[in-house]
Amino acid sequence: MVSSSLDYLVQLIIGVKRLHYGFNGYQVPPIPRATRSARRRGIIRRKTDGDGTCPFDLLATVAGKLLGEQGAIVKNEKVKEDEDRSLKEKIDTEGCYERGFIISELVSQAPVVNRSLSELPHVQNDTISGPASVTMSSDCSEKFPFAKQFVNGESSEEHGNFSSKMEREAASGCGVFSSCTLDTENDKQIKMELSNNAKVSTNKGSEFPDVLDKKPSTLVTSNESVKLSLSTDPAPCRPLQVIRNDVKLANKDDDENSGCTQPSTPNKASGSAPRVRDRPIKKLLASKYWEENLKSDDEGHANSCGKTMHVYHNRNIGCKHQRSQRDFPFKKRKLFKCGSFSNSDGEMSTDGGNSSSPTNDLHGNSSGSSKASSGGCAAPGTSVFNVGRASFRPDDSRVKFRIKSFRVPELFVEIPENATIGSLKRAVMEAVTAILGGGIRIGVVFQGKKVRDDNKTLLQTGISHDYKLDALGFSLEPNPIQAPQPLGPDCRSCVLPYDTPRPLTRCPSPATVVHTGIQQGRSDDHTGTNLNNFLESDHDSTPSSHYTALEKISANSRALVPVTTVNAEALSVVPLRKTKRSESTQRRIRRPFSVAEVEALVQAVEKLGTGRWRDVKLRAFDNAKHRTYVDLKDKWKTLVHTARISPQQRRGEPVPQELLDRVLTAHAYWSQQQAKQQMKQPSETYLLL
DNA sequence: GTTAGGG
DNA sequence: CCCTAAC
Repeated sequence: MVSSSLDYLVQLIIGVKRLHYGFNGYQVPPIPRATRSARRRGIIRRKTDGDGTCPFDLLATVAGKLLGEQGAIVKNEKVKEDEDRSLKEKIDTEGCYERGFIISELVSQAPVVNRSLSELPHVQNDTISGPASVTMSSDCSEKFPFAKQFVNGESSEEHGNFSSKMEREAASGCGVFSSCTLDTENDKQIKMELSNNAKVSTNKGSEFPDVLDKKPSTLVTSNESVKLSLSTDPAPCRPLQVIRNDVKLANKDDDENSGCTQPSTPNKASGSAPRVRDRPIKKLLASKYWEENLKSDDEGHANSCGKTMHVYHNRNIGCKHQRSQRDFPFKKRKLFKCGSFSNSDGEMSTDGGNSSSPTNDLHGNSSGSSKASSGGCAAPGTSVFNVGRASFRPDDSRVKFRIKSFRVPELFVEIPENATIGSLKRAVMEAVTAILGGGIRIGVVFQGKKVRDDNKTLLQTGISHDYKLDALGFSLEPNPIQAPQPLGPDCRSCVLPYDTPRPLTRCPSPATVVHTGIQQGRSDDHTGTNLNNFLESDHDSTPSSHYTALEKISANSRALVPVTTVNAEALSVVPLRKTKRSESTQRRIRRPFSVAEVEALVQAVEKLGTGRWRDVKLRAFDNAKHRTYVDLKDKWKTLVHTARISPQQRRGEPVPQELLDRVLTAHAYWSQQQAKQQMKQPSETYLLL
């Protein structure tokens, strides 16, 4: 197939024959629909999409790392093999056992590995481990070995070395908070622990084993549904718990924990409803359930509340969950456009999923609560940054600090007992990515007050080089617009029913695709120079390809994929975002047509004419799964427009004038043909009548 | 499922 | 690219 495609490509590029319009070989295009012009145009739907801005682009940092260049896979440390074996076979669901999840780094060939930190807003060096922890590495060249081993669940010596290395590096540098820019050395590590609240921490020298031992996640059953709470705290069974305060929450957890019963919340999804056996995997993301939510909304309006941020002076005082301390290297990007999601449907509200707006900052004392919470960590839904004191020179006007950890909202996963480990991993991955990719933004809390003015300088805010570290904090907040939401009832059923594969593209699920590794040999070349780009684009890194890949996986739940085979790039483009519009699919990413594609399109249209887009698609883009005939039609439309405007007005990758000329020529020709047909059509119609 | 157009 | 009327 490839060869044939290539042959065709060669034909396209090399042996392109100029068509002579008027040649009788042309096919007569279909007669245009006469009624089209008269058709009623419906009310223009106003897109509710709104872009949120993340001051520090943490989302990109984390999610990008999680799902980006390296790719990630959820691994259950305790159950490495037989991924597809039923959970029941592997896990005793009768009690709470220690188990963890590792989002381990995948070996990647991604070309981006060599990017410098400045180029990548992502966290560099992410090595992570332990249960419910995330390990990622951006500096693949060096960390790969380590990551690889880790993936295999081996605590190798390299780890120790690595830790040492990290220590050194961490010591040498720390996050620099300057001019609203967070920057750190490349060699920093971010650690994410899906603990109580799925904590993400950046530490150096984390101890994997430690993490494993101290933070057992729990797995309980309910009507044959296995509810897995990625929690290290003993309160795993409180998926959609209302959060009040970190400290209180911690205490409360213990009380409510007993029995591992589900919390009764207004959130239907939270699960007060009886679980149906064999129901597809359900996962709930309890990220922002605050009291307010509890009271109100069934309507699903966004809750406004900020996440607490905790500042730690001393790494040792940190949350008990905190395992290691690594600098959290991330750089602020200008603005982070968190995708847009309509936040309106009541669907989400049904689940109690509501986005929290930063306006409501529940806690004023970040430092106080932070320490208090150290015993139990933040309450579910609370995102916390633990800021560690970083060394700095008094004469340095730079503000330096180290974020030791932050948490992401609690994850709740419900999965049938007979689900496979593989599906469990996917579910967890999905949950994680939904949160991380769903629209987290960073809030800045200083001296107990939320700093909302992004334009303020640090100095103006009072954050100087000698500021009290306790006073500075960050919060992970669900994006008001696109905050990750618990899956709605409808969504739940859409969550990767592995047993019954279905096109994910139609699944309004959180757009979080669990990548378990797919053999994808090619990286997409968006420059358009890669001819294979569109000839084999079904292998490229696009959401569609992900879906496709996932479908394949779904179809074969037994597929055991080596983590090392995953095409890291395949994960890079997925905008894992959980939308409010749980019913609508996510907008596809923009994929500019390459010149080669344009060439193919032009040739096809020259041959087939306009109005036969399906044929055009089959003829020239049959292998480009991501190009629908509608896309081709649209492209042609824009091509015609482009060809008509002055070159100065054109944007994007320049299309050779020669091609544009052909576009105009072909368009003119086929338009004429259409006109002719229209002339004849009426009479024929009448004749028929 | 396609096509055509407006958004 | 999305959405959707009209086929």
